[in-house]
Amino acid sequence: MTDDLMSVLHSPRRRELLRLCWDEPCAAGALHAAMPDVTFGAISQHLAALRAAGLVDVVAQGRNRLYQTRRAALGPFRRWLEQSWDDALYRLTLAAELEASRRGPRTTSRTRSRTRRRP
Amino acid sequence: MTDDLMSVLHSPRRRELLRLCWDEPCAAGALHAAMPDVTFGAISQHLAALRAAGLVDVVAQGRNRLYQTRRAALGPFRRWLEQSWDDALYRLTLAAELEASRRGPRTTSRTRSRTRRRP
DNA sequence: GGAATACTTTAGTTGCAACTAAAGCATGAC
DNA sequence: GTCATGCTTTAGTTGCAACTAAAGTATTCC
Repeated sequence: MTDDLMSVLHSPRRRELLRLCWDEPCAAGALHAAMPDVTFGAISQHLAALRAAGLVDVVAQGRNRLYQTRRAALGPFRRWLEQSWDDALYRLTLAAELEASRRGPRTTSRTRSRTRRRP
Repeated sequence: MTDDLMSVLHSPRRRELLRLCWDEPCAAGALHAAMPDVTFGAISQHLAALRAAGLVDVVAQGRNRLYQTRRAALGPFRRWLEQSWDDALYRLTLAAELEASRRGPRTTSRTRSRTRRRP
């Protein structure tokens, strides 16, 4: 699960695509226009990978296909990070930030076994 | 920065290595013993990559070299996730968890430009 | 119907990352 | 000193992921 997500998110190109359609649906052509150093085909293939991983939603609209990032799908990825993490300190700082945000706008802050040794 | 981290963390093998020396320093040989399906050389190469990315600390101890995960180094990675995230809902659930933990143990188209179309 | 647009899919290439095997380099024991 | 151990580095191979080019599909407009 996380492995799949990782291998998809590994590509800077795909992360960029996710970023581009993060806030609003975006046509494949528009996404391509934003990264003109590759062919349309390449973009379409990346979008297919994101689709397969469930990281984007697609809706057809006329001749266009509108892509949008499914933020919720990044949850397992985030959870992986958190599970393998010493959360104590982080949670405390986050709690502090939450406190602050209630008052005003934030300004963020063995053994041995050598294998495969054949003659 | 995040790109580098991503390309290092992309490998399940390296994530496993990080996990293995998460809580205590661990000799390279011991790490290899935990994943005997690859050669010692391969492990050493992965450890070199983790070292280069600053994700592990190493100390020599006699003939051994002890590796330990630098959890703090995963910070930027985590921050990337958070920055590109709709945090509102997440923060609310986290706040709820914090509340609960105070009471008892948790159970927790625009333009078009097809390029590279040569004759 | 046909032409144009918007996108996807397929086939083929290329570069890189993970690996093996083997040599190299320290350190400790003798 | 020599030998063994523990690890790293180098050289070479192999498989895969990102890409291009081109063909294919679907929709709209005339």
